[in-house]
Amino acid sequence: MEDRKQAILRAVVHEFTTNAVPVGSQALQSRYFVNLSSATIRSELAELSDLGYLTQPHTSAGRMPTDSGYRYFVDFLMDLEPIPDRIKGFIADELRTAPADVQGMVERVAMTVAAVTQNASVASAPQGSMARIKHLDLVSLEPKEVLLILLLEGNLLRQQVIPTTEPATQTQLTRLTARLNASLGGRASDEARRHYDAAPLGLEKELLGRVIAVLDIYEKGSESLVVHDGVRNLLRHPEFAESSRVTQVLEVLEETRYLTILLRQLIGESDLQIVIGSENMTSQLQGCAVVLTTYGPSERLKGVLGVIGPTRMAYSQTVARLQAVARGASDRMAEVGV
Amino acid sequence: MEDRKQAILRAVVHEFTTNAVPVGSQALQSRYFVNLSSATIRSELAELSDLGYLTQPHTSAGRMPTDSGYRYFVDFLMDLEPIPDRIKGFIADELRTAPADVQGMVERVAMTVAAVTQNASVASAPQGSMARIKHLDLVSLEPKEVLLILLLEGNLLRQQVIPTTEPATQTQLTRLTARLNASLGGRASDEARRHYDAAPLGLEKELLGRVIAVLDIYEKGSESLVVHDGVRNLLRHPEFAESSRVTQVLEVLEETRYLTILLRQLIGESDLQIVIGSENMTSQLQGCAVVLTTYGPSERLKGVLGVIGPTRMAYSQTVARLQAVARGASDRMAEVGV
DNA sequence: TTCAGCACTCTCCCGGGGAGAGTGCTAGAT
DNA sequence: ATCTAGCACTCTCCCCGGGAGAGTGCTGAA
Repeated sequence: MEDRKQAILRAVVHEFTTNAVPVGSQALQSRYFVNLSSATIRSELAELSDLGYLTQPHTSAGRMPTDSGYRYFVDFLMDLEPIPDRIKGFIADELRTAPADVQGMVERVAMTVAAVTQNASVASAPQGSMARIKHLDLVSLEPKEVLLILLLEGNLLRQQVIPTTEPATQTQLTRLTARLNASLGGRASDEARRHYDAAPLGLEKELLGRVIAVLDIYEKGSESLVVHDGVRNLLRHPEFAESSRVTQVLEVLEETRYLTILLRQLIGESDLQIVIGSENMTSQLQGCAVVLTTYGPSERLKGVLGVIGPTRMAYSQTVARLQAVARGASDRMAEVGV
Repeated sequence: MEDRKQAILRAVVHEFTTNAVPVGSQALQSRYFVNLSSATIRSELAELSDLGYLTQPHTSAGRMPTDSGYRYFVDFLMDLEPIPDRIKGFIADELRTAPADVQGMVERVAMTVAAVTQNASVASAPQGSMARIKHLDLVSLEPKEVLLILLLEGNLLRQQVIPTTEPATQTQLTRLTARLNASLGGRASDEARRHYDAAPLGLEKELLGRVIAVLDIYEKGSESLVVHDGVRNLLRHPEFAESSRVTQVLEVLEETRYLTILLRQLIGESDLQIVIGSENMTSQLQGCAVVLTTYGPSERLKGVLGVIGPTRMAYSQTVARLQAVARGASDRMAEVGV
């Protein structure tokens, strides 16, 4: 595409994302292209419309980008907006004072993203592909009930109450704990599986089975923690003035199963993914754009962090700030060992 | 108040909560009081307006209840609506299949309340007034970093990463763990405090200080888990058609500090509290009613469960269903030991 | 290739008028 | 003393038409 057309497309996207009003040839001429006449701009606009990048709400209105227009913008025209110092400071403060547990950290991260992007945010807890057991603990609750506490790599804590077929005293459990820690500590689920196969029937095998089940859930991420925040920010945007639009987004956000589908999109993709309007799988997100990236304390422990807003979103700002929070959160999580 | 006036007030509340349209004398006559003329009903309505229980959006419109009108209704006229079997079944199913950890259970409870009341819900995790330590575990992460795992009464798990001034090996920690478990197991925070005062300077005192800090946070509930769900249900109600109303509610729900204030209202009150419109502390909840009750696995471990919706709410249905979920959740939590 | 000019289109806003719903009041019936 | 029928009145809601304003596409000249 010619440079001038690109410049005009960029200008339309910029104007429309800030003012939310279809932008006309005169506005472009006076604010961006003083050397061109509005008539020239008009004919360029008409061509951009033919190309499918722009559209008009009605024949005598200004232009606004189509989904493809936004797509072209983010693929070819966008450059990351520098982050103001106060925003940088805000992000640092929020992450520094975040609780040092997974749940608290993920919530804080989601809150921060929502605040700095002025949109809704989603975050899933970092998940390892293959979990290593760092420590294991067994506590007797009732004669025939044991609490299993699993500390995984990355200091993720998993717990589960296990009913056992035979009663077990705390002394027995303590002995078993020591033995299991010695054999499983630092090992991954395949090792636990080997021990399980080798173990004789009885309490130990029973408990090992549960350990494997917990690891499975962890690895498959089916029971993963997914939080959202900042829906109130969406309501400030005119596209959500009538509440039916909000309903649809809320359906996606409040239904964890939708969210996991949404977040799963990122798997195997590059570290930044932008899904615009009709590109979304779920019809509820028509008119919305989703920006996703990953974060986590280590290479092997990654969660997804994302922004949901109207397609008319300040993409360059959103991407820059989202990535800043993701980097900050990753560092912080590595530091406190969440 | 005379019986007939009460009956008319009840009828107005009933009509208005189902149709969301101001109710006129003819509608009441044809649907509730066939033996009375609409003129008679009109004069009764006028008197109820004088008493402050009813109001009209404009002079020639039907009547709708004021906040005091709803207050009179819930205090004197409301009787609990029986719960249909399918709803009962739904509640039972949701609770039966709920995850057996605090986080998951609280989220499931909130989800269930939102679903059966068709409004937004809030839930705080059950909190003990005085926490007893059931089990304690120390894991060495780095030479000078220890993970403290506290298992409290009711199988609440608290964890914290503690940087220590002096390095500690896992062997040392294991010994210390055994000693602390023996002395603190089954005891509450006052006992921990006694041990802390008596302990000589060093690792043990340092760790005991952290244990007390965790218990403090737990007892004061400042870092408590508060979740909400079902905001999408609110959007179905006509009073939330313009999204600014939703914004205000979302501000309350998404700001945990508001929520904790809201939930704290219940402390020291009866087991069911209904806050209607202007009775709300926070101005954001004008036009909204909040119904709160408590739930939890035991007498000493209680959380708050609530419904937030428009003042035009089916109170008798909401209260009945909320209490049903609270009872069910309490039983389930006691059963699985969450 | 660019630009000025022009006719055209469509939305938005405003005011008027009619339909409809519901009220308060009054005089008569029970 | 209480209830009821009738009636005039009020107010909203909705539809309609016209004028202002913004922006377009097209055309012919530079």
